[in-house]
Amino acid sequence: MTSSTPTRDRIIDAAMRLFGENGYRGTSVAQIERAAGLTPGAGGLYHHFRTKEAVLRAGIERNLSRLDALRDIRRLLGNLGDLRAELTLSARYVLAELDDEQELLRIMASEARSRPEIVEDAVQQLVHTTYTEFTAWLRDSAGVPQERAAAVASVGLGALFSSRMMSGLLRVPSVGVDDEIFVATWVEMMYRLLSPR
Amino acid sequence: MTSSTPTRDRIIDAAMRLFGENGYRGTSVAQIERAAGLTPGAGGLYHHFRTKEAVLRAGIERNLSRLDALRDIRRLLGNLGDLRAELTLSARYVLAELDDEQELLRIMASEARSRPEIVEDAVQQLVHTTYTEFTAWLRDSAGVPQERAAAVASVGLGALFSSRMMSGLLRVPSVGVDDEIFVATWVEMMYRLLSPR
Amino acid sequence: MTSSTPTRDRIIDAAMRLFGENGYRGTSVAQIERAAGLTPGAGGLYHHFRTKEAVLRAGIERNLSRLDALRDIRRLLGNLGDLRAELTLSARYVLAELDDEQELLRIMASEARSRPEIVEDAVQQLVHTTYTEFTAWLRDSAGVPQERAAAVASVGLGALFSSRMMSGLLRVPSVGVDDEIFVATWVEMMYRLLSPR
Amino acid sequence: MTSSTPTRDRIIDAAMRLFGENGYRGTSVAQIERAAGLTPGAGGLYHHFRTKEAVLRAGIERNLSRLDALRDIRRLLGNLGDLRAELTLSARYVLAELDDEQELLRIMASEARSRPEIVEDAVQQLVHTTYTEFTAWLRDSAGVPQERAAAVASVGLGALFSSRMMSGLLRVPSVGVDDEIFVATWVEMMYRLLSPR
DNA sequence: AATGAATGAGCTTTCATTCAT
DNA sequence: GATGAATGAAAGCTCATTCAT
Repeated sequence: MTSSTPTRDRIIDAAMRLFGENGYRGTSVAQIERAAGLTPGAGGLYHHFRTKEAVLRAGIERNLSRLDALRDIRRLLGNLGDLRAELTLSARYVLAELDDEQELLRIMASEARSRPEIVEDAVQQLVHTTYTEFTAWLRDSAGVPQERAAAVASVGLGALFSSRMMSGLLRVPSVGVDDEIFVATWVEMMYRLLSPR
Repeated sequence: MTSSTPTRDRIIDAAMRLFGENGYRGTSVAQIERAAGLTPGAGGLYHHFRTKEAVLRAGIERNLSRLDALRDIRRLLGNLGDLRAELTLSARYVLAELDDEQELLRIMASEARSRPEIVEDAVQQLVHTTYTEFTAWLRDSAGVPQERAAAVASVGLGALFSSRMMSGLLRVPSVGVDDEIFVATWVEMMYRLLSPR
Repeated sequence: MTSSTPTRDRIIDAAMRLFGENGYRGTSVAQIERAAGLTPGAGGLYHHFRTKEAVLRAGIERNLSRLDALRDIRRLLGNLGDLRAELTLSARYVLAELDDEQELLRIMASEARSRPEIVEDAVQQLVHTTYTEFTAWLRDSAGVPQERAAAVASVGLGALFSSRMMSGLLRVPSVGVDDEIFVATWVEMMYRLLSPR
Repeated sequence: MTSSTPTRDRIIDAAMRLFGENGYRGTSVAQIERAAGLTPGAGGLYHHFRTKEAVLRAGIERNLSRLDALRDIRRLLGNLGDLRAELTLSARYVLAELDDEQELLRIMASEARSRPEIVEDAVQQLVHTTYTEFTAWLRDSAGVPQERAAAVASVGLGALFSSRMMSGLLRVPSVGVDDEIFVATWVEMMYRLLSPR
């Protein structure tokens, strides 16, 4: 239950936006302070966080809780009985989740090598959880045997992740394919892969 | 035609390795000099490059030429007449290419936002070229209609890219699926998607 | 007549202890507040003192008054008629006084150069008074001619001061000589020096 | 064999003077740089020392080597055969040594509590060595039994140290006694203390 | 009387870059 | 071509002090 004051929140907001835009190292404490409405360079940030890194940690945590909340809601939505419809929903869910967390994704990618401890947990929750859940769904709802489910999840989710990583990390503006068509193609692909024969 | 001396090359080697490990900002000119066998902090690097950024530019360029050369060789390998075999080869090519360019991929991901001008070209060559070629192959060799080919390429290559971005950018140790099985699943998926009905 | 409230006193106590331990500059207002039971960094100290330096001044003053009171009591103790006994008593008095004021001594030593105005008075009272009194005693009770008394006091008290300055200022653990023996030697030395021939 | 360049030496000179005047904490790196002829705040100091503390360490070491050299010379001066003359010489030696090392003495006193590791060695050499040598001299040349020698050294050297600590540390301008007379009194005192009866 | 929050000024340290040798 | 030395600028962080509540 991390304490939450208006200024503290504004600092996290500003910091995460700037970290996403310019990277952690590329963002100075003074910049964060300015963006949070404090006097830049006066160290006002340090009344709310012990170090700059603590801001990053708090920001990642906050994003992850938001993600958790999101997932809880999604879990409520039950089965539709129709494989195509459920694949379409899954694809949209995952893409929406990634769109929400572009900022986090970018920060994770640029800081993964310099601050592994911090990022590890975030990756675990953002990536692994999605894989695990999708694998379980493949097994339980689509009747894919466990050993195959992992491989199918890896290929299937990989395609979805990739689409957002391209634009989010590498700034490749989508890859020229419309989202609707992309999802439709993905669903078709998964559907055929999961169908017998 | 940038001149190439042993020291200059050693500087690029050292710089690209360090940029990949610690990021551009996380690597000091002194570190590069030390790793290149020069006296750290003495500014020897500046006899070969005007700025630190010029080293990055030169490094990216060198990696891209290497990539070009690679692609030329690959183009020589003709058709096999068997769709499954050709899909398998394609997958392995793309993965190998990405494995070769992990360093570049990492640098591009962490610098894409702060240095878009430099990275743009690299992305174009590393990503777009692959997409374009694969789309053309889908159209010409697998008989996929142009409008569909782009979407299929996006999904198909996405899955491959994702597998390497996970480990390369996010440090997710593969996602637990063996490479052989991953490729086999991908081939199966593409094969079914490309087969009529 | 500086007003005295419980909090004010707690601040002085805490401050003098911390000043003695870490030096004036090495002690932050926040540390003093924390040690005094106030919220660190909230500036509660400033309801009792105008500046950090005012705390130091008040602390030194308070220690000096305590010293004055001590001396008044000591003055009541009259002559013993025996030179050796009186020398022994004198030595013990001076050493006890210095032991009481180790904190003050340390602060004075570390701040003497940066804050001469404040320290001057304290030194005057702690050192000069002792010298003056001892010189007077030498003259009046031990029959030493005035001009010689000053030199004898300087040598004699110097030895005593030194013993406490070593441990108090330089952290030399005594200099390996037991206090009892040290006093006995000092008394013997003074006795012989004061005896005719 | 610590490397020695003109700038490096100037930095140590400037730093030790400033440390002595304003204390370690009271001296900023920029001040040292300015006093050493470098641009203040440009960090030129860091081309010669890794940290500010390293400057202090180097400075203390340099002073101690100077002291060592001094002591070696003194050791050459043999016996005079006359106790009074030798006592006078000893007193003057010790006082001269302390006068030379006022700076070191001040730094040691103000930093003893905050950087004990660094100061310990210096104290050992400046204080203990003097005590040990004087004790040995008392035993060997003045014929004082070992157990008594330590106590006599403690009292005798204490008086000398005190005289310089007063002016050096507490800024008490001598204590009003002329140096000649002080030494004469000290010699008389030691002479009587060492004479039989 | 006490606190949460803020600020101006300062600190030590890092670093890309320049230049005389 | 390489080096030792220097520098301007900026970084992260600390701190004495103020003030509205």
